[in-house]
Amino acid sequence: MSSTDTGDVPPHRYTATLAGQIERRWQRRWAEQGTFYAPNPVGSLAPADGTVPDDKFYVLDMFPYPSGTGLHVGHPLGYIGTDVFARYHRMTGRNVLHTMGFDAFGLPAELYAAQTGTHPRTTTEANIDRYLVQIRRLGLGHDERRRIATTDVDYYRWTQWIFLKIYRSWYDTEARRARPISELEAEYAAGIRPTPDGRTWARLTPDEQRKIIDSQRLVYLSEAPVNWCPGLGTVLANEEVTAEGRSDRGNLPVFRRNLRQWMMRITAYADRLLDDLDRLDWPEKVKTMQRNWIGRSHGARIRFPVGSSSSITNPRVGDTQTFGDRGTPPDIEVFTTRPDTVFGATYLVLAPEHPMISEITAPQWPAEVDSRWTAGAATPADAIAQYRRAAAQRSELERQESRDKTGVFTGTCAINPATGRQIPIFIADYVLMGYGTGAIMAVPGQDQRDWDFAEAFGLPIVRTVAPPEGFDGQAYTGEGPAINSSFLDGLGVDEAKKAITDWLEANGAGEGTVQYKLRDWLFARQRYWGEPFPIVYDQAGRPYPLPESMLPVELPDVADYSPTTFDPDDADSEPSPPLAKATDWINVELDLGDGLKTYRRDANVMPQWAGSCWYQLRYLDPYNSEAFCDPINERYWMGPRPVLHGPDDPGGVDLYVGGVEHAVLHLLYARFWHKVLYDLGYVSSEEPYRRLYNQGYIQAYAYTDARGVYVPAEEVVEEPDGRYTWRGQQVNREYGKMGKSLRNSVSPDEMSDTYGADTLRVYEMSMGPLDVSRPWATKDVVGAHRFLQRLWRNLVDENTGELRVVDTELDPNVPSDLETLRALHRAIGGVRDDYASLRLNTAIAKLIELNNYITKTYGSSRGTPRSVAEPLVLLLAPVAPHLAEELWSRLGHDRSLAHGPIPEADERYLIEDTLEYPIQINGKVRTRMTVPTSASPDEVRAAALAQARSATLIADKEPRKVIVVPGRLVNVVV
RNA sequence: GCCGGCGUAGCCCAACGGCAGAGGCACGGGCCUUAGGAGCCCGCCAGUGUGGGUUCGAAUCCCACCGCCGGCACCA
Repeated sequence: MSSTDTGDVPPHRYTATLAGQIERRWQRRWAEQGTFYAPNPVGSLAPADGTVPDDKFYVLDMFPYPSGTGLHVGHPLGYIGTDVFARYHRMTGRNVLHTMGFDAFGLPAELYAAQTGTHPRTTTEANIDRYLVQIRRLGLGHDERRRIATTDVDYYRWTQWIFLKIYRSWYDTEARRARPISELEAEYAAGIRPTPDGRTWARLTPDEQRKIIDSQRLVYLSEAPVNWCPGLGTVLANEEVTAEGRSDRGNLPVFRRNLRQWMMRITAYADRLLDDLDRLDWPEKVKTMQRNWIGRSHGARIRFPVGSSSSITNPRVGDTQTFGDRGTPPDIEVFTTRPDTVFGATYLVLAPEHPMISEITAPQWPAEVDSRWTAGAATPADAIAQYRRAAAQRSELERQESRDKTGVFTGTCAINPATGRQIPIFIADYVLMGYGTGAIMAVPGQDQRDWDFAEAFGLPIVRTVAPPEGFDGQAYTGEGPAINSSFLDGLGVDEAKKAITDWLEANGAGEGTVQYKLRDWLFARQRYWGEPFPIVYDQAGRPYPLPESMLPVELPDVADYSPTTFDPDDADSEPSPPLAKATDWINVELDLGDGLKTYRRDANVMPQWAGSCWYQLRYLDPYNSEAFCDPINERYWMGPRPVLHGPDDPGGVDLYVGGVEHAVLHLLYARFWHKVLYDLGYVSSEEPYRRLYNQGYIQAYAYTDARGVYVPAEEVVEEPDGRYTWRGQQVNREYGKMGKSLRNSVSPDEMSDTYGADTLRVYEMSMGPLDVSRPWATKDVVGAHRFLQRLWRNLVDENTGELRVVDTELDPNVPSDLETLRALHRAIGGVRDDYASLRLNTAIAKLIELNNYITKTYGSSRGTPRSVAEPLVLLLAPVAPHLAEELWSRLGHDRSLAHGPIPEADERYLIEDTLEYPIQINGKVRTRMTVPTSASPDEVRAAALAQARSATLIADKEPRKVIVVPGRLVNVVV
């Protein structure tokens, strides 16, 4: 019993209690009748006669993590939006697939397990149940048969299966697609593809063959530097590390460490992931974020031969401190996007971690070395060691706070291949090892960072692009003719780039290249609650993929769920995953084709992103035990539809709704997996998500007292002077997220208790456009409730419960009936348009408008005409489905309205007989007139002038100009 | 610092370059009521962040600035 029901209300009023009864009744009926079951073309979800409508629609919400804390009203915003959209399309007769499962692996359940000893599965399943209770109460039309969780053994079996497919593939750069590794082996064996050293395949030892193959797999073991987070006890992907160099979960320090880890070769797909963005109907913002993350830049690699050490101010060729005693001087390779400026490269800079530093460091400082270059050290080696130590101690944050350029001279020079001049080599932390080659040619004339460094270290600055007249800046990065650049002089930037690249290639000094910021995906985590790797190692530590017949590899029970975590600042600690402690599971006897042998299982688990890379495919065929998804079902729901979406249509789900926070991580990984599956022929779509829509967030005010402690937001009052107080004390208002800890959380359950789920749905959808964030206002919810209550009252007598509907037909020849028909058909057209283009807020406004018209016109009469009541109920159904079903049923229909009908607007009633034109004089509305709709522009013009004259707005002479906008207005210019 | 988005009534939001208002909240008045109300009816409120420009006409298009939000940030 809720507060709306206190007092003397009519027995059949639409109150929260009645809404609750109606909602429970219809939710039960939908479940019993399988109302939202969407048939598949084939398999266990196919109808008996095997026919499905060709017109299908696949609506998808981003995979939720079943949090233990319960939902607040912000969570279901997108779910309600997709449900309204899905219900609208279902009513138009489409086969609509809409369901929701759970991305249920992850840290919270594991941390809880570590604290309490409760198995993560127990926690996870309890959380899923709780989540389902909450979302089912909202009346979301999900196909319940298709619910899955990534933690289901039957699901992660297929996650492991896909992993193995990726593992057993390589990227053929010629064909620009992934191919099975067996084809690579066959090409080597047949001699079509030469081996690296030219020997025939058969002459190589098995280990040599294996090394060549393994180095080309899309999944590989790498010794490269990884992001090690001691506080979490695990390594992290680049995408999971913030710009400040901390973990995005927990904000703990992350260190670069060389560790042997599984990587996925997402970089092989960099070009396609980038180029195919153009084929997607996604928000530009998200596309831009992915483009930036992939970070493709065209440029050149240029090799600078290391020459003698020397003072740049006093070069002495043949100096004794050369490489003569240490063998051939190596080349330093740099990456640049501006090879055209190479004549202005006056020094080189290596990242402090660059592997060649020790090799090239000179034993002594050259004579007359600039004191700014040595950092006061006795030798270059000392200076470098000192600099590296300092650099390692500075946090990423500190490095970013001060952009002052620091660095030290290596004592060695290189030769600019373009000018032939010697230029000094520095190390400096403004050059990053992780990008390009970890070395740059510094061109202060055209790069501000290099300019700053050159000024700090007294290095020469040579402009090689002429700045425009009057340019008073420092480095000039714009367009202009080349200068001081020998044969490039006079060329524009693009021409010069091309010319110098040709020259570099001809002279063996470099070549044009493409560079990406995207790194391969670190795919292993040293955690418990994730998918185990279907990989074992032999005694020699060589990895073997398990055959598909040995899947799934199930997670073992362990005594202790947590990885060994460390002092968050202990950079030298080593990962120790929890599965390594499950010795019975880790050590296994298997026959992998050459007899029973002992192997060790891989103790890592997959990152949480793995499960969400392909869930949209499993929804399509959740019970299939032969394949992750039948290709026929995939083609039906997700295949390209060029007739509908154009010749470049990559396919994918028809609408994918979620927050913008997954712009890079999940959306990039899922696209990558999908493309691999496409290349290998398992799916017909080239992209998983054809259209993406970012919903906004529901935000909320939070209040803190003088101590900074949050106080319950619902108890805060606004004073007449604009201050906010809580129990008499002034509090400070802040605006942001809704959350339990901020004490401003409102749950969907309490809203359903107070008003009903339909009211909550209508309110959330009417607050504003779906993609805009907006503040929650509990006090506004009543408006949505009043609307439903009025609508109910227009159809049902509140005192008797009898239907208040009359069956007399509306007569277009009766003016009042005609007015009703016009109001109705205007609403039908407008509401349908709005639903179809996801303008749910204006759709609701138009429904309210129609309902207000009905209230005014029929509120005190015998009843509402059926021919108005029925379309109103049908149009309401997507947003307030329970109420609409109840009314539809009371109107005498025994079938659910979930599959239609949907009212059609009749053109006849969208045209008026007469139109009112505003008449503007010089752009300002001065008067109005009414003319027949059929009036020609000339007649409208004449009528307007007559009207303006009679109102003495204009004189008798002809105005300068008269603009007639048919159907809109007339503007008279005098 | 760079890039993007957004500024309309006290609040949330509408408005193909064409009458600034569809809808809701709040507020005021009235009705119903012993009373209260989240019931019913009626009403009030801005000229669109600021300054320019284009146009017969600008919330809408262009430029600059201000404010808020988001993304990126030594990526060579």
